[in-house]
Amino acid sequence: MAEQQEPAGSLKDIIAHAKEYGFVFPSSEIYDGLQAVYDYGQYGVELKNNLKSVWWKAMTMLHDNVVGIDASIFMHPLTWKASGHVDSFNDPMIDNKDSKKRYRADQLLEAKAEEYANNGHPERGETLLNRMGRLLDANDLEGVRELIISEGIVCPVSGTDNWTEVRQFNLMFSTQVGAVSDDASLIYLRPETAQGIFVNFLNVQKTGRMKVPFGIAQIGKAFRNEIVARQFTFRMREFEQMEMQFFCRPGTEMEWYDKWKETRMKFHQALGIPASKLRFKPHDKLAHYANAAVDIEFKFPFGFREMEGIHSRTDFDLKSHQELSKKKQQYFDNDLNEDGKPYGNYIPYVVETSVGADRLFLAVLCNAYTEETSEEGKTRTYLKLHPAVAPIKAAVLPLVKKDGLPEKAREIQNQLKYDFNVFYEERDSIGKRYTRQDLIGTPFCIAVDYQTLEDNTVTIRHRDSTEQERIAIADLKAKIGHAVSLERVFENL
RNA sequence: GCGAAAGUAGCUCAGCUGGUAGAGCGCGACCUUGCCAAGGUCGAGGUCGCGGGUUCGAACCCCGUCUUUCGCUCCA
Repeated sequence: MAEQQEPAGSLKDIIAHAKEYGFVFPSSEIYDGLQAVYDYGQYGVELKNNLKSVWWKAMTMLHDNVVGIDASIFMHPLTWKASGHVDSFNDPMIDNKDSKKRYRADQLLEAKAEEYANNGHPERGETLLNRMGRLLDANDLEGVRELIISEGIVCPVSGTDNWTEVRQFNLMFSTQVGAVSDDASLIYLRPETAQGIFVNFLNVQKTGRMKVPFGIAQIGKAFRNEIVARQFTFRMREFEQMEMQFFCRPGTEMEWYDKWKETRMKFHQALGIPASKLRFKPHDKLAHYANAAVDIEFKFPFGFREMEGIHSRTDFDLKSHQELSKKKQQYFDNDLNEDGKPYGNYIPYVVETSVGADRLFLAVLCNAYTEETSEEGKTRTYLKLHPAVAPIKAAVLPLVKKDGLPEKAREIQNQLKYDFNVFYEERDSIGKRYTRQDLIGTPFCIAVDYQTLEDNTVTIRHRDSTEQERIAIADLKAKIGHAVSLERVFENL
């Protein structure tokens, strides 16, 4: 048993901690839960809101040329035709019954076609791809299966052609708009927030008198039918994205791509994530719209995984919307080029930064989760959260529940509550109360003792060091305010 | 979807080869308590995931089912 024990700070510990202390609950738990959906609890929502707020302000307040919007989750169905989601994300899947491996049926056939081409029969490969294309367009999944079998395609692992039927995995959720189902039209829940930005590109550009280069930021929910959803809140069917699309002059996109790469990496470090737990991971295989793409990965307990993606999306999206909507998506650039003439009309290129709010939350939580064992062998668990994102900024604790200390503590709470999320507690021993605050990552505990009644000073205890210092009540607001300020975070950007 | 494991108190878990449920922590009340999960007394809380079956008797055995976790396949 002992050698099987998970190390401290494993995902299991973090999931248990998140649930136990009100950060993340499984969705619909009283009905035995719903896979890959989670709810944020009373402290989780504070932490998540703080993270979103830091991101939003880092984007909009620190950059003159970035503004925000809040687009709807419902969008015109053609949006997803334009973005490529309708065509590219209906994957036909097939399983091999012997090896239990799953493949994309189209990829198996494409591999076969490539094999023909490599063996000097490119025309046979072409024919195969055309047949596959017709079958997929007709949604003839049984035909696709027959094609795989007639081509003699076998599983590379088992070497057999003992295939299951081909099944369609639609990664977008759909629903109907319109109360009467007969008239209702099919509509999708957006699989990414980006398209809400693209379709508003000209609205924002014109009404905000924005000049390229400029960016539009947005935070919002998105929905994907993941084939499997695992690793806690890392893969969720309903999740929240924080995206910024930066519109720039064609040919300058790589400069901006590099700049945003660095800016975004610094952001995560400014939140207290050490550089050793972060890395860039360039994509070897680019998506249909990108000419460069890199992930910022965080070292989760289950390994380095994507937290944020930075993509150079070219003019793919705007061009595609222009084609389908028949509305020009051009920008007239008055700036003068090397020849002294205006750059004129063009469809801007786009650099996207897209971070999962839930993934950032999980990364920050994993990074903050700390177990320390003292010399006496006692284990102390606490969340080493950056004070700016901690759910509770300070707890006000009377040393004992008598002799006027609670009343004095309430006074202090009332002085602070308009500026900070403060917590008051008078039950149990002071040590127990300190510990409870450590477990939710409260950076400061203010203890009201008998000396407070004499000279209006309190002790303020620091979460990470557990050290205390005595300061005047009048200085609390400034002291805490400085520690939790965004300015301290942004200084590092 | 496949494979494996699991589901018993709020949490973590025990419960032997079947004899109708337990601990620690937590929670509530009271007493004690001057700084890092303090002590005492009392108390609340479970149709053992759900449905069948075998049996005199099922938390335990069998079948089904649901949910969760881990691995694999996909991932903008």
